[in-house]
Amino acid sequence: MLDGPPATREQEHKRKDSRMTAKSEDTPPEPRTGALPGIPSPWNRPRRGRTQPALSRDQIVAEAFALLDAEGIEALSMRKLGARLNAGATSLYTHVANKEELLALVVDQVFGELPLPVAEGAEDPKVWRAAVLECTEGMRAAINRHPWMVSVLGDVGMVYLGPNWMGISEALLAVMETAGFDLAEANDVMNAVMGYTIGTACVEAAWLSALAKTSRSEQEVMDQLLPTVVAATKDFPRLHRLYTTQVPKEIAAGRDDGFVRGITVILDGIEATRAARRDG
Amino acid sequence: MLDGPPATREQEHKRKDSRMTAKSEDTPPEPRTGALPGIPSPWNRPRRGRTQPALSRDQIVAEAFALLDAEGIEALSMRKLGARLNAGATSLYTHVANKEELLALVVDQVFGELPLPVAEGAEDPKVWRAAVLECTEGMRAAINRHPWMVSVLGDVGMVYLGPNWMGISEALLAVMETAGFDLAEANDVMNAVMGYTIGTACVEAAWLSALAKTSRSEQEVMDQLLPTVVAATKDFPRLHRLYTTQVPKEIAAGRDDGFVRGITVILDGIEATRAARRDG
DNA sequence: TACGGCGACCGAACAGTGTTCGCAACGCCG
DNA sequence: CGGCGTTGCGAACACTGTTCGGTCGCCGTA
Repeated sequence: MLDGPPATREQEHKRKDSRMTAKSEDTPPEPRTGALPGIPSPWNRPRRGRTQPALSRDQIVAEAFALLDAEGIEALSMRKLGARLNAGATSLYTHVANKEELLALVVDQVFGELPLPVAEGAEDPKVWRAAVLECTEGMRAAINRHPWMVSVLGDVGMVYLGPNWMGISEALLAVMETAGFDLAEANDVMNAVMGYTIGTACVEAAWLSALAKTSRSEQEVMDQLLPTVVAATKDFPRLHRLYTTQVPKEIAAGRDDGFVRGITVILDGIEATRAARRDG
Repeated sequence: MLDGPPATREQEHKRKDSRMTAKSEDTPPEPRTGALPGIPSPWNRPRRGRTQPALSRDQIVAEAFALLDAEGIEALSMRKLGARLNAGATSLYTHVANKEELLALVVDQVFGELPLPVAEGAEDPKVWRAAVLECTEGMRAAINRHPWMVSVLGDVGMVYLGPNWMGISEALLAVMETAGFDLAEANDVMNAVMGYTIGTACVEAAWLSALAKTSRSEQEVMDQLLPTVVAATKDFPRLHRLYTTQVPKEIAAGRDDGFVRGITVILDGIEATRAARRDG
């Protein structure tokens, strides 16, 4: 992270070429080179020219990722993204068809962060359960780490065609096959587990990103919100009890346990199915 | 639906008042009344005035709902919605704080379509399983019927504070309590089941709404897409097998079975937990 | 060496978007 | 009758995604 080359490369592309626009007050047109603007000189001539292009798809995706993490989904505009790359907004379109395509690429990038579950030793129920648990927890964590995901997942129709998503799917299928399921069953299991993970993470992350917009702590917001909520539940006795007793506890505990309990129940169901199949 | 008052009321509000703008070519300014524009007469005077306002929150939400169903999420703009209500775009803001708030209201409206699960007789496993199954299938169907839901669910942080969502939650909790779970457990079960439902429905509906944009049949799109997909899976043998054998079958079968198999597994897990708790 | 072609890049422009503001019109209450 | 609160709206603002036409500088060929 701290060594030279990557940072240097970034600097280089950020500089792009120095053909200047007529815009004046932005940055004074490179006064410290001593070269008159427009006259080529070693200091204002395009660094390496066009053949290794200033922009690349990967850089765009990476920068979009960073922008999303830093400022959230509604801060991502093509113009702002272009500016961050020291490029015009329209330049992005030579590398990316659409904003939608860009978002699809970014989403798959997120899945690329996750470690792949390993199938080795998955005949042992303990092992495959641990593998699945780790995989789903990782995915939940990733979505919570990048709450803008939930605003995007719904618009990206083709997530599961991205290479990183495919990698995860393949690995998960391998785990389940090793555990003794045939492919169709493994697929069902994967859908159940992934569905649960994405669904809960969606609800959670929607809350988290609503939270992020008010720049207050979760505890603080909750304290402020609970009276209203409790009042709103007066016609719903069970929800009322839930919000007065259970929910504050969950919030304090960090919500992780609830997720694990859910996935445990699902894994129990899966194992029961598997046992039934072997015995029957 | 066909009797007088409601239709009449709608007509009435669509007419709003007839103070005219300067716009000319739109509709000729009521020539058939015989009244000069601007001069009050029984035919161009505001029908009933403002005290029963021309616009109401409910009407706005209903019209937004219709527009979303008809043209999808990106066709919903405040201006277009206003136009559909024969009102200016800005008028909406006296009834709705935001576009976001509007969307939240619409989302809760969708949940209002669903029948509530009933707790009666839920001590019998067969009964509560059927109740939960019906509830989740209904929700999945609703999301698929309104695929724009998935684009919106992520942005609406507070879904579970809407009255309709609360109604469903309360009813589900009642079912699970009757089935013998305590409140905390019932909550876990609800989260697991709802998480799975929302997650799978999200993936499904994202596909469906991508599909809707190409105006071709699912079979047609699939035939066109499969070769590409199969080619893309060449490094993933299990996915490859899945897409060459399993997936076409699922598509043909309508995808319903997969959902039911998943929820069945989860219910198995829940029942196992319940049995263990009773026996232990 | 000259030149055509090509791919990257970008400014201007288009057709919208959500939202704010100030003003006009009206019914109601005093 | 006069002020008040509510409701509606036109204009305006600051943006948005995307297209188009054009420019620039390199590469392969002649």
